[in-house]
Amino acid sequence: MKKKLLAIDGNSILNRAFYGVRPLTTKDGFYTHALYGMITMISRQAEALKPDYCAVAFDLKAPTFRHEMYGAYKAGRRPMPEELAMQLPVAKELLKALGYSVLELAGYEADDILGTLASMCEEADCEAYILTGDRDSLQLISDHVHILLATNAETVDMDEARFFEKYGVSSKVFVDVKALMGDSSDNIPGVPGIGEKTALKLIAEYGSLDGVYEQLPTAKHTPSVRAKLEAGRESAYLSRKLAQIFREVPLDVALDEMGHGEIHRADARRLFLRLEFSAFLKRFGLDGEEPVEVSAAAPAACTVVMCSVESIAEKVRACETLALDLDGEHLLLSNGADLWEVQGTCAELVPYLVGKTVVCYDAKALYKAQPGGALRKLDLFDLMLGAYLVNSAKNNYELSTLVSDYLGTLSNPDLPRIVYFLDLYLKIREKLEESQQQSLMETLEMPLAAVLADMETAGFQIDRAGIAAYGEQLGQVAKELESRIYFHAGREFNIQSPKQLGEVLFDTLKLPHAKKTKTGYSTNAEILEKLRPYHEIIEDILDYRQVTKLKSTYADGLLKLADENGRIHTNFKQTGTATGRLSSAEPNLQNIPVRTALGRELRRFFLPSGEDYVIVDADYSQIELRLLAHISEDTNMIQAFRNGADIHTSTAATVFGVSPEEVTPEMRKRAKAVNFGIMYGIGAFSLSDDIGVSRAQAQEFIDRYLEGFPRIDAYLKAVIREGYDNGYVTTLFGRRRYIPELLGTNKMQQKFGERVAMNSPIQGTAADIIKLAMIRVHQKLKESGLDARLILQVHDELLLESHVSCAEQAKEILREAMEQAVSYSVPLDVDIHIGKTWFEAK
DNA sequence: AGTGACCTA
DNA sequence: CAAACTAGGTCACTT
Repeated sequence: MKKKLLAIDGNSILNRAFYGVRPLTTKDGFYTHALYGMITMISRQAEALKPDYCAVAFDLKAPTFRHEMYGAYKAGRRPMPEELAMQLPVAKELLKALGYSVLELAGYEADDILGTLASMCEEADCEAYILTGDRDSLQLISDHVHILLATNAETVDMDEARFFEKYGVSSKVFVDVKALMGDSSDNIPGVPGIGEKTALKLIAEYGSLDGVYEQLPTAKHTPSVRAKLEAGRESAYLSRKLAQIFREVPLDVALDEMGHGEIHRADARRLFLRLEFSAFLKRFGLDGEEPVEVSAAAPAACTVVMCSVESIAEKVRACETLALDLDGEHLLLSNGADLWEVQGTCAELVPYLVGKTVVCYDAKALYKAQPGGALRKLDLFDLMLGAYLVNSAKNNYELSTLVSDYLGTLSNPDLPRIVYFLDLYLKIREKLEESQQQSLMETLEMPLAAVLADMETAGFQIDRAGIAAYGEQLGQVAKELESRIYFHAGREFNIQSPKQLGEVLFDTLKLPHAKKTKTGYSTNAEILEKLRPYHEIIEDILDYRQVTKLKSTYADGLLKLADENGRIHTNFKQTGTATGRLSSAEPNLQNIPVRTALGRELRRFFLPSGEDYVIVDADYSQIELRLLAHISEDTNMIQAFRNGADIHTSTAATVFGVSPEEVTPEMRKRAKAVNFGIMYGIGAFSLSDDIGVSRAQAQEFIDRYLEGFPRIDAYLKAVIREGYDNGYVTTLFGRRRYIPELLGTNKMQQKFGERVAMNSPIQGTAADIIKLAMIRVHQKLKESGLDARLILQVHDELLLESHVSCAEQAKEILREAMEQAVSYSVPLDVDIHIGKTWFEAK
């Protein structure tokens, strides 16, 4: 039996898997679908083939000899999406763990390595099977060499016979075909105007590229083909050189030294666990009890040396970039080679670090842990925030996640985390530069971290007794509603259980059942609202829901989180959303009720810090719609905002073709719904639901809106196009959001991706603007020395608490900072109110 | 841990 | 047929 080699084109297979398998991530947001698809494909072939030798070849980023030959080689190729790039280093680890030799060499492409392996097999009388999704490799086919061509549907074993059947020429002259037709994906020119059909025909007839040109004078071509061939002669020969796989790559391994597909159990298990591939754990028989070994490569500096500030001054002075971390009480500093535990305070250390880049993790936490503000003199680079700008769609920016994402290895929990900082910094900074987001990092996110630290530390005063009494009242009301509901139902049950409630409403009381949800009847407010006329119980249930929500989430919930002075310190998450907005947690102060009168009462208990203080509340008026007008350059809408018109009335006038005076309240209401819908990537269905008209009617409104605002229509189409072309969209500040849903082929996911593409630049730009305003307000208040401070941000709204004596000055600083944060084609109007409570200031 | 419900911009 | 307009967080119930 001849020996068999299975050689894989790593980039090609990974790429194919990435686009072929629906996006898949681990719980912490690491993309895994390319890896999943790759392992599936490879193990299927390996099981069928039982190869003796296993190897995988990868391209490196470095330019190859082909770039030297032809500057435009592979020019214009889209960069690898971030979601795929992060999987690449893991793919190599994974394949090594599965017993593959990983081959890569600067200056050569994976194809050349595969060609070299093919030649080695021919000499050794061994069978080569090359698994790839790339047709370029077909030129390697021979007696000894099979190409396993992975297509979307299946993987076909292309031997000489199959090849001839498909193309009508021998595989040996496939490069000659390429020379004529070119290759748009590699930017190989070929002969302009000659496509695959003509190229195959010509090579079939004349045997080779040389044949075509030798016989050109006498051949009977159509005049146009002859002209193209004559003009493209040089290009054709260059193209052949580019397409020709180089088969003598100086690999320093022999066939015998290749991997044999033996599973390195501990490594494979560790990786499958990390990737949450439980099915593979089983398939490879790794689901036993073996412990996971943490085999993180030891970073250069991992021995902690105790020292004084003075003793390291010299070494510190020599560095431009250092890592800084607080580990409990320990102050850690590293230059990459040494790791010091500094005996002293942060304030003592800071003077030595001024002017340097100081890499840290979670700057906001550092600021909060170091009152006094010494750290604010430093030029900090927060890895968490950097990683967020690189990819805002992850749901976890823990250091261990960054280590596995960017360094391709597991972090060792026994080492202080600072040992990873400088390696991560290099990777993350590079990606920020690539995506041109350094300025966002330096001028927006890093300064904002300091602002947020102060806001969180300040907190928001609440009236604990007031809230307790309010909660008490709600409890009483809930009790009354509860007994009425039991009476109507004829029995006691758990009203808060959607399951039991559904049974009572639809089985016991036989209300018209709009059946829904996978677990039973739907009982949400929308459904109950429709059932209102059928039974008294419905109103009681709706009231009960409202009252218990207010009590448990807000009254009781807030009291639990107040500090000993009755102040509430929310946690602003700076990496909490994919669009660039902040989120707020423990407690969430961005969703304090306002819509209903009863809920709004809660805001009476949100107070300034003392008797002589007030709340100043400022909110941007229609900021997202204004940004839509500005970004799309729609003159009609821009003019409406410039004139200070009521935008919904003005929109209604345009959409319904009447003058603003003729707009009825109903028309305004509908236009308002469309205005909101447009920014979310509207659908006729949801709109019809929203304003209570037929679907056809809703579609009619949308069509008329887009006709009335043609630039908005054009913008929305363009931003979707951009999303598909780049895989991401950006805000006016350059903040990027990747939309992997656009890369797949699932229609529903694509539609979702399109809506995201329409909304993210607008929502994200608004987020950028208010962040900038916050930094300026913070700065100005500090400079002015006023007794006033920022305490809350709610997406388009900023709250200050201010001493009553300087409230008007603080108000003007706030207004100026918010309105003048940027200068766009529409004014950014801000409404400001002052009051003794949040309720009164709104 | 996941689901349903409901609060915000 | 199913789903259906963006971005979040928290609570209670269920598995």
